[in-house]
Amino acid sequence: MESRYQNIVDKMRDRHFRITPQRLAVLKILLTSKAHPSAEHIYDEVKEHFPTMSLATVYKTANLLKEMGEISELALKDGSSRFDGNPHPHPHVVCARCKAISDFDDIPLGSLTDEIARKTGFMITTHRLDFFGLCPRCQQDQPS
Amino acid sequence: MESRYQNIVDKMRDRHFRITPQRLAVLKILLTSKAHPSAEHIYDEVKEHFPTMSLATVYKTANLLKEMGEISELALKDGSSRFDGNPHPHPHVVCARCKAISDFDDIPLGSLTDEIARKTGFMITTHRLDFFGLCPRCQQDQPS
DNA sequence: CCCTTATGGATATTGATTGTCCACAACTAT
DNA sequence: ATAGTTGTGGACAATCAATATCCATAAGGG
Repeated sequence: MESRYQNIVDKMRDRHFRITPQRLAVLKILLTSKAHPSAEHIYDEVKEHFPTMSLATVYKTANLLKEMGEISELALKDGSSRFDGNPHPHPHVVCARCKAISDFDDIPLGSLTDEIARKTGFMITTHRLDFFGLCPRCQQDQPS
Repeated sequence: MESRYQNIVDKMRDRHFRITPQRLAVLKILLTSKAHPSAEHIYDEVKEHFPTMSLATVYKTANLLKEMGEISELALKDGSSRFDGNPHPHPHVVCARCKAISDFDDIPLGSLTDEIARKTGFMITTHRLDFFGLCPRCQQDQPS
């Protein structure tokens, strides 16, 4: 946990990216949260400590970390995105009503990937598996 | 094939949706194409027969058919969408370079869906499984 | 064939995300 | 430490696919 944080900071330094308080704040949230926060959500959290924080800075930092391969981005159907401190592909369960996103234990798709590569000729680099439905809370609430 | 087309037209009539040449043209393309066309692509095709065709009409028709459960929409990371005449969830293989999308034989995720529903408490209604990589053609072309 | 009403088409709008710009802060080397 | 360089934060404008809006008109029932 703390080691992962320190490891990423070191990589940033190695790449001659500047270690700024804003970036550290965004990084810490991404590594801590299990809620797959939106840029807006991260923005709100960081703003409490840095009132001048800009939404653009959140996006820039998140994209930087994504480019470094340290986080992943989950683009939703509506065009918005959620960020995930875990950069490795793994299944998600998405509530169609409240947009809550839960992780699920990694499911090995390696053999399936090989099969698809063989049958299609594609060079497969990654995948994405999402399940959609209603979370327990939204199943109880009155429909929409 | 022809029966599916006729079946959908009948359903439209039953629902008191009007059967217009524009809608039929969009529907025919969606049922015929295996290329998972974009709205823009459908627009270009229909425009050859109906020069006054509007992109908005393509979207309206596609959304209508999606609402009827007769087609599906594949939202891509960049915010654009592709449409699929097959409304049932099935894996896709997406080329990260040329954006070509190929179908793959249906892969049963039923037992996995059940397991996820049991462990998360979600009521799972659908899923999406995409593989990303490079198609055979783009593997040969010079990088970017 | 007429009447009612949904639809097509042109256009404006949306909303998440990104680009632009410059003052300023973060690293470097002395 | 300190000054010099250069990448970065923040405000704002711009982007782009997709959707909403509007009204004349065409589709289908009577």
